[in-house]
Amino acid sequence: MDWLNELNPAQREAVTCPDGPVLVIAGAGTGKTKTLASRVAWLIEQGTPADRILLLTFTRRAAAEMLGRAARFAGAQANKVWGGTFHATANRLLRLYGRAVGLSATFTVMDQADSEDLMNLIRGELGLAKAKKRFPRKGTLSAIYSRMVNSRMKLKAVLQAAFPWCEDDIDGIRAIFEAYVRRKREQNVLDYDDLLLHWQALMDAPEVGDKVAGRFDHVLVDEYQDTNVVQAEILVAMRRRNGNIMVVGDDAQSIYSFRSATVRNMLDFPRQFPKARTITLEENYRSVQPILDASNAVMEQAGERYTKNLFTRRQGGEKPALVTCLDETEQCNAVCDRILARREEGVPLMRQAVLFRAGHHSAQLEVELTRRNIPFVKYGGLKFVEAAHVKDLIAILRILENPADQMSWYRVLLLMPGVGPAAARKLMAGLGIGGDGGGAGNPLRALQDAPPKPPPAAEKAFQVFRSAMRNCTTGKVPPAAQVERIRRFYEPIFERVYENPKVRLRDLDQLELIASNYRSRSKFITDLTLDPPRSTGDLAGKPLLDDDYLILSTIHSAKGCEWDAVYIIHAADGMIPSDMATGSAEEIDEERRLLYVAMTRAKDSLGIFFPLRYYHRGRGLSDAHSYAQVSRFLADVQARLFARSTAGAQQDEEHPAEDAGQGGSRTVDDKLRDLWSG
DNA sequence: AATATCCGTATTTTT
DNA sequence: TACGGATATT
Repeated sequence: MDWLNELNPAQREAVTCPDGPVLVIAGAGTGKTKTLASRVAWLIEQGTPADRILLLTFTRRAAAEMLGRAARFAGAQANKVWGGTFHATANRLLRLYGRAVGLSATFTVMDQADSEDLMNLIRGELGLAKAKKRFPRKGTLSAIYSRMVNSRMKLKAVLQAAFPWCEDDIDGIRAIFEAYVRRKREQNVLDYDDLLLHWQALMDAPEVGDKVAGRFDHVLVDEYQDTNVVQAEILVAMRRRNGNIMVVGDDAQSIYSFRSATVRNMLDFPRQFPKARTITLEENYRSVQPILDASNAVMEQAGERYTKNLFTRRQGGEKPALVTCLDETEQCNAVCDRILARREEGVPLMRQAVLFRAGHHSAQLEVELTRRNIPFVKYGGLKFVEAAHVKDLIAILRILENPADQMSWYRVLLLMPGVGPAAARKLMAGLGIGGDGGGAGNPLRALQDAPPKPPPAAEKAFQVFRSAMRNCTTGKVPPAAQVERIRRFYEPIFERVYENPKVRLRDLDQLELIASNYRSRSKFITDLTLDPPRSTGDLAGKPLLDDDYLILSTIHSAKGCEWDAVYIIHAADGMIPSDMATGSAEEIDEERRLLYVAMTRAKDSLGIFFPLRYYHRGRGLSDAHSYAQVSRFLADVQARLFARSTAGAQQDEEHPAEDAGQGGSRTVDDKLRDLWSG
């Protein structure tokens, strides 16, 4: 096992430590992936059967990467390890054992948007949308619900703490949640939160709980700082037979509190698993010292101080650049110029990444990259499966899978010409879907044998729909063929409903292509909701992937990744930290960690950019703009730890970046100030 | 009852 | 800017 020799002492201790609970505190770039992968390999070499190891990661990609590495050390059997996200693992276990908690094995999973739609439907039905005073929107309702579930707080407390403006509506909200849960059960549908809750319930089920816990000899958890209370409880239940659990995390990189993740899980780990051993990895192998210095300096100002300062043996390297740009256009130019310059120096585009706070922050840059013929792949932001036309098609597949799925029926029926909410409801009643009393018969059978009468305008579409559904259910039809048959019904409709059908048509081709990799429809649609393709690259065919391309990513999606050169754009106050998240000290600290995560992705070179001038939704001619200041997290450290420069015209010297208010804690009012126009 | 049009407003991050 | 909601039209 010579691969053990490639580990430093702390890493080796983690990899080879004996049975029992272990907490590994692993700072950014300290070889966490390597350590976890080696641990898996070690366990296998020590005789643990691979399928008795459970590796919980934040994304499927992370699991795949670790198991790939482990396979290099321990051989192909590493691929038998149970690896994946909490949600995907829950799904897998519930398909096997769900009956013990009242689930039929054919349940379908709905994503965030679906659950918002269901909330909205109920909201309308209860007449809350029409009330005189405004009532929380579907997104808010879903956020409240999810927060309540994942933090295990009472509705009242959640409203008080995070949604004070909704407190008056507590009765209505309660009514909606009540109906929401009932509907999901009736329809045999689970939302993301349900996956966790049912896993947890499974662990309490007599006998089955023991069986599930006993199925694994070792549990390993990555990104532990971004797990929530429910997940922590699941882990405790999973380890009731033995305490073999290793969790790895970094409290300085906790950036998912909006999903109810809490660093408390890390802090409380020793209490939940008594006699836990703690190992800290502090040597950074990723970044050159000046980048670490700047990153550490950003973290040092945190309200709550964390445990470690990273160090590296990587000598040399240049100070990170802080580039003040005249406006967003100049920012795009400056970033593109540097990217191309790096590439000339021999750093391929694939080893360079542009990071930003919010998905839309890269919009203008994408245009410029396209103009300059720089290929790129974007992670995070709007996903393929969120596009309306893709959802339509998936909804039809869902109906085939789970005919009780009312939301999917509703969505599909609304597509037909002449069918609105009222007609859709009537048709569903005719098919015996939803309502109270659940689905008595099989709506798919009813659709063929005793179809209800649609409005005249919808008759043709309805006929085509019926035959499409029939074609998908008679005999064994592979998923890709089902997609193809559904398209015959869907495409004519689609061309009527959507503006630019040509572009969208390609997405349907993609969907069919993805489907061709599956033999089971159930697995196909579940994967689409639990592990959706997260980048344009996941979808692009092989030819494009052979090429060199630049990475664009939200900071959240960049977690766990590293690149030779990293460019952070829109590092202005109001973007990082986001204006949406400056309410409390905790929120601001999380934004700070976000910047820290972004900075520590860089190995050799780091550039931070911010535009001085933001134009207000200029109608092209109008020149209304306001001035921004550099992120408050950088205001105090920029002079010392960054190499500063400007891009764009020089006329703005009178607004130098160091106006940014000492202490870096000025309010929003200070940030964007209209000076003049024209 | 469905669809077209207009207006105001919220506006992130993801399983 | 895009989306949701309300109002006007078919």
